[in-house]
Amino acid sequence: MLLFIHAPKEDGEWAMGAASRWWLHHSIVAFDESIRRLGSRLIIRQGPSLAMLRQVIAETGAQRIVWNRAYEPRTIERDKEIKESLRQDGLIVESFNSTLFYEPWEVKRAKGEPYKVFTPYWKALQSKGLEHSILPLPRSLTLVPADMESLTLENLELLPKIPWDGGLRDAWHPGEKGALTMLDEFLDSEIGGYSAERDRPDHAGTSRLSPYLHFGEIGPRQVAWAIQAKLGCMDGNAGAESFIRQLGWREFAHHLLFHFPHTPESPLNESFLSFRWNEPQSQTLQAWQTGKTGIPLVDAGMRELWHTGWMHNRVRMVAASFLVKNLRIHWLEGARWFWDTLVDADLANNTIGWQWVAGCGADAAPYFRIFNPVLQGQRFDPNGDYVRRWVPELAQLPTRFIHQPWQMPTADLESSGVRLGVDYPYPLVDLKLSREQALEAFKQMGGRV
DNA sequence: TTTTGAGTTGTTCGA
DNA sequence: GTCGAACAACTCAAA
Repeated sequence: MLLFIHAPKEDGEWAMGAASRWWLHHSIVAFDESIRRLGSRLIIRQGPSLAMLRQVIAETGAQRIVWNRAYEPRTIERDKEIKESLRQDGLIVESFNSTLFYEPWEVKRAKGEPYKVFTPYWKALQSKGLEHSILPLPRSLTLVPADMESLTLENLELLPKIPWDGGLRDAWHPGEKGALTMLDEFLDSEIGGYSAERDRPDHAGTSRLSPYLHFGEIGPRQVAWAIQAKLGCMDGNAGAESFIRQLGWREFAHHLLFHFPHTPESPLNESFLSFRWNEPQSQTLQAWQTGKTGIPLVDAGMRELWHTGWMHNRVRMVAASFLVKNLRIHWLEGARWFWDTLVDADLANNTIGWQWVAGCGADAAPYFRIFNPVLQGQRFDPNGDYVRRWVPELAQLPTRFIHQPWQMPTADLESSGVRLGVDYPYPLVDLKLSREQALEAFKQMGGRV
């Protein structure tokens, strides 16, 4: 019998954000449908996990409880307690790894210590092998008695009360079927060009599998298996290798979160505890969140996020860098906003990403590595298609100015239908000046602590 | 223990 | 337009 227990209170500070809850709802719908096709149905309960489990165990006389592991610090703690308690009750309790190539504790250095640098980690993992096999679907599932109680999905109130989710509905089909379709489409596209194409927000060069991976609707081993099946072998295909490497980063993020469970809130590199962030002005933060910073690429990304629950990876870096370096607002503010708005919000990935951009992760980017959103736009959205799509008020600008409208003569701007400060904001900060100030602030931090 | 080489994703400046 | 150097110093990992 398959059971879903909704226990958001147990997730504490990092309880699912609104976009993730939307995904979860539809994911459960899809899951239940596939279970029903196998002659069963999903039982849904709400409340403290252990108590709810015991209730269902009492109702069914279940003797063996199994689940796939999740790796957020609080989840690990909770599941450990549940496992011990149920074992004391005399039950057989087992958990499995379904979401990673290897457990976070299985990849380690000679002395048993965790890795803090990706490349050696990835080499070590690869030398263990990415072999994998895919088990077939079960032919059938145990019938659930007709009178067995279950909440409806609506009872969980996962969907937004105000219908802001139209953009999400257009962009995504949560569930295993959606995942497999997405994977097929990705593999049918030219994966050989992935390493360059993945940087182009104006193209559809990425897999878009992140939310499916997060919710366990597809797993990295399954993806690796499919790639191998498609290509015959993985070696020698630069695009495929580069893509698998991204799965490696996901894996590494889980490794780090497991070994350094304080990092969702606190910098791994402790010198950053003394960094002087700007006090976030709600107006400034809001301009960033709503895509009104006056920097086209940043705004395009933030609007794509708001509209679809997802943002292209390259643009995530640029938008995050702008918040953390140019506005010098604490990366946690950004992490929390992404947490609420991303359908692929994942504590491990979100943490490693924001700490990398802020430069406070273990393998810190040099402090002087500050993205210039104009250059990044010209390089990775050379025709401005991405900006025009998400910032339509700039659509008529000539390509030369699409990433820097403030450089355009006022008269020309107006003939493109843009009055700066009216139709589209002036830049929130001067890019050059704020860059220099950030460099200065990072320099001041260095050496102390 | 000491040493050595390396570390996702950049930008700017000057030749 | 292109190219290489400078931008700091530190920590990690492995030999």
